[in-house]
Amino acid sequence: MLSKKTKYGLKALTYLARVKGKEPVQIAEIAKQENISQKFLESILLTLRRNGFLGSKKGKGGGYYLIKEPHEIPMTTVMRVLEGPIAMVPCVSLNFYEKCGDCPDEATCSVHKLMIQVRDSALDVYRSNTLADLL
Amino acid sequence: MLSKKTKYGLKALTYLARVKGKEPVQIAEIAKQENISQKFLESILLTLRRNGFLGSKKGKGGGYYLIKEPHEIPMTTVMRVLEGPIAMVPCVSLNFYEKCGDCPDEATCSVHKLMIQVRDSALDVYRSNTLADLL
DNA sequence: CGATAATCTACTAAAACTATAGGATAAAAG
DNA sequence: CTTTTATCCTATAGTTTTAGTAGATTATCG
Repeated sequence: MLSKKTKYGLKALTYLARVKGKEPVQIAEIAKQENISQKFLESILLTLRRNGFLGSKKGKGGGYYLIKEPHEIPMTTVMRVLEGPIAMVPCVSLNFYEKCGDCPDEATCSVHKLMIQVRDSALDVYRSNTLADLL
Repeated sequence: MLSKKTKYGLKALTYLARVKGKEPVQIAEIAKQENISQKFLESILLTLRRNGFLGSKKGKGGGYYLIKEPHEIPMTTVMRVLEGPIAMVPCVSLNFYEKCGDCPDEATCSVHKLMIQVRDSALDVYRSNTLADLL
């Protein structure tokens, strides 16, 4: 399941990408237009800013804005920041690898075998989509 | 993330598939060999039986066994029973479709667009793998 | 200054997941 | 028929994750 955090984050990024120009957009506006709890969205935008996707401006006329062009934002990085590892098990994760507690041998593990394929197919999709492709 | 339930279920199915012949295998044996809590595994095997993957025999010499041949068990059905919908959002699910609460229009929803692709790529993988392919 | 709006920390309610406990039921062996 | 073996079933406890809230703080503009 995709978490609401990711879902809302993607919607917010899309919203900002659709707004032409780099004018800051207020949280309240995004929340209202996309039917998202404002406070929840607040924390999501904060993590997007901390991870280099958004810039913010405080005070009157402030808000959030995209730092890069939409076509420069690949879905792989967005998903990793919002949703975490793309792999469904840590033992097949490229960026968050961890050995399984059970499972003495990855080479012969049936789950491992299957999940490698699932990871690769998901990566294909995320790599071939940037934010611009979602508009 | 893949739930432990699914992971253990897959391991148990694989274990049973590797055992030649249709002799019942005891829960305790599978649990020990695969490092799974026996009681937890018990409930997983029960749902696999209820969904037509396994047969069981009680009493001495009893246990669980595969009802079908491994190559007749596609991963799509296994995953749907153990893990639930393959889609990451209900609004792109084939078997568990549900409209999103937010999101007035699926046709223009950026998340929808992306998740359709992810679903299709995952389906490709699960459809092209049967239990026999994991051995 | 005063109004506006983002920032940050901490907290909580609810749901899902993982696992365990304890006994009921059924089959086979002696 | 009794004992042993092993599945069947219900309930529940502990933990983690998710989703959302509260409230004080800080920066900016006019």
